[in-house]
Amino acid sequence: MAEDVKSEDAGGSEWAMQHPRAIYFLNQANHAVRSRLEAGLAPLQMTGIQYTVLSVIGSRDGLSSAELSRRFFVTPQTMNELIGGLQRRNLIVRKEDPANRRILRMSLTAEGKRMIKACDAAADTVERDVFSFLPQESYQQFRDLCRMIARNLREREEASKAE
Amino acid sequence: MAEDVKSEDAGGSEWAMQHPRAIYFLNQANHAVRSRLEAGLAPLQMTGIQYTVLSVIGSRDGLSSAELSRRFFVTPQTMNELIGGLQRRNLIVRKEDPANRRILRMSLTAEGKRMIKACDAAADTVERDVFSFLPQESYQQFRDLCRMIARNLREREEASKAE
DNA sequence: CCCATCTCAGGTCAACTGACATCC
DNA sequence: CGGATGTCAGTTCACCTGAGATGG
Repeated sequence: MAEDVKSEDAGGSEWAMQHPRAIYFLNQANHAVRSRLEAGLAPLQMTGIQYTVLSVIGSRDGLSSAELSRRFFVTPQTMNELIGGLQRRNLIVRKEDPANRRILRMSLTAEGKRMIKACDAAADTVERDVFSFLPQESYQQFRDLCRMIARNLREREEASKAE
Repeated sequence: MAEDVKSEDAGGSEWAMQHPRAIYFLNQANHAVRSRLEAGLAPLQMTGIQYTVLSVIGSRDGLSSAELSRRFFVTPQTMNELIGGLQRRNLIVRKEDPANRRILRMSLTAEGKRMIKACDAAADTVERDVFSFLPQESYQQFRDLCRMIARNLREREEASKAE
């Protein structure tokens, strides 16, 4: 027996991973949850990413496409396509920044606001459906851990870019 | 004060969600982790999905494309394209099932086995890099929670399909 | 005939790179 | 001019639907 995975005793970090890796389960969990969210949004003709972007525009009015693309670590082109779709459906409007005509600042239309409310309701339903089998404490832990991991990696990303 | 989020005392489930939702952080975390894995696999000319599929074939020799597609909840066409790529690169071979010529069972080639080892090393590096800022205990918790969530949703999926 | 397996054709969506006009 | 912003064109990747061919 003595199934000692951590084995050695290297000075400070006695950190042992297991198999399958957390990366694997993380991806599985996200995929399962995501597909339920997409299913919940489909009747509204929205994808998860569209909802996320719409939501961010709603909470911080006046963002530009380039700013959004940096926030989500995608290229300006990618973000512009996404936003083009939202604009064509009259969920947002863009207008030139008075100080710089190249910058197109975005706001929600009335229809966009209605859409967000509908999406919020769908997403809340999925959140409850997906996590309510967990005790409240585990749910909190899980949410906090995801937040910490995302924040930690984002910080490192930014640090390495600014070097 | 009394910032009581859970507020009411409804009989069994006093389950309260918070904002931003766990779904959101889960996706952020997965995206950040995933992009690092993809970066680690890129020098080997492999994507995350290719690695996953190759890995499963390695651990359960003799699978068919259709079986794999069911296991990963994608259409047979999608899985076939993926597998076609692996085959063209001589990482796997397929041969007819003696009992049914339509079924093409897959095995790793020697080159495929070498590739898996290289990918494993890259993935282990990413796993350590990404999670080692967490205490060992939190890492275990996180991994377990992801596993539970994935398993729970998969079970429900299958249950609803079999009804 | 029916069903499962695999293939072929075509389409969508979200990402990318590259080239470029425009504005400060 | 240089840097940031937005656009146009073309590509890739992982998914999809639909329409076969073929074997048990």
